Amino acid sequence: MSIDRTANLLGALALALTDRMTEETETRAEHGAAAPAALVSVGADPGLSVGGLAQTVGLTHSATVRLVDRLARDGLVERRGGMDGRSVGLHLTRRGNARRRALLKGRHQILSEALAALTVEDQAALTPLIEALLDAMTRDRQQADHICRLCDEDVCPEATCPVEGAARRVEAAS
Amino acid sequence: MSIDRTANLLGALALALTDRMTEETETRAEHGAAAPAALVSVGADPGLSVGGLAQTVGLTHSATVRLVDRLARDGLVERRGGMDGRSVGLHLTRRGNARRRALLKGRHQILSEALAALTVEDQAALTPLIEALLDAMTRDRQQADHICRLCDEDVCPEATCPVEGAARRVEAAS
DNA sequence: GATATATGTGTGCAGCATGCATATATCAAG
DNA sequence: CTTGATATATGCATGCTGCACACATATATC
Repeated sequence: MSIDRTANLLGALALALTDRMTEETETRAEHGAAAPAALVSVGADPGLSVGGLAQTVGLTHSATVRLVDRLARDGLVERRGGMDGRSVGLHLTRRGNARRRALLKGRHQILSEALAALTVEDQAALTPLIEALLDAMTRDRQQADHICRLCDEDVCPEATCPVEGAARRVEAAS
Repeated sequence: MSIDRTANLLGALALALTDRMTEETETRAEHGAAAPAALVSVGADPGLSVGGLAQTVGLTHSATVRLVDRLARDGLVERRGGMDGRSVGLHLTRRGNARRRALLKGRHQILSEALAALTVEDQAALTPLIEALLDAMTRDRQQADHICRLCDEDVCPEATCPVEGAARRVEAAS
């Protein structure tokens, strides 16, 4: 049981799961690879700025502006006034929220179906292992937001999120 | 410990790992999102046809032709004669093979670093869980090749691969 | 053996998302 | 009020992709 083999299997699993999630969410959101993350993130944090969104979705600022343009033209996102006179506050429309819910539901179903292959005991055993891996992968706040850009906070509250915990730990140390 | 939360965490972990692998492998391969998979798959199965490659990387045939064009222009891949007069046999050049090795090494390092957060016992406990998840996700041969498109067979031999095993089981049943 | 169909590969064209460089507006500090 | 920083937006070019189609070769039917 070499650790190298386990590493490779972990990579294959991550790839396979991400493939399925990507297919689901991108076809639903309809505006490119970053659109699902944009809908989820704006929904989770209404009033988010374009620059903030750019960081969490991992695009250039200009690319994010165009992304917001497309989502706005599609009636999913609105630009309202931000804190500043210069910054913009992004909000989901009613349609945008519905889209977001459908998107998260599809993602969740894929993940649940995959997990159903395990017994309840194995699922319980897996959980802390995933938590430890996520905790170790989180180096700062920005990365935390990026990792959680597709997360459903209704199902996985911030209070117990290992990524959020790691981010707070780092922030407190500075 | 709700299963819903575990599902969400699994999704976040898969996304985070895939993000890192993608960044590593795409910057190294240099010719778009599917290029790393093309290098790995052609290297693992020399003489692969363009159509076969298209299936494992998940692109249209025409898109795969352009991808092979780019890789060939870059001196990484060669088109030789295939089994047919019509089909083409793809092979890696010496440079292509070096690129492939570097790519797999980078991917492996990322995964190993992530796994290093777990104790050896936890790594051993994780392995069969990943195997079970991968086994259950594999529905047919084509999907198996797609899932394993970035795998390093030196480290994870076919004989013990859960994806390969599931694919063979399905094939035998037909 | 000749014709029709299927299979494999390659090309013209257009669409779409992205990044870089740059422009404009607003805020903060001297 | 001027300088520099921050936030957003735009012009332009590039790159990857899919669709529709063309061409070559293999296979089947009569």
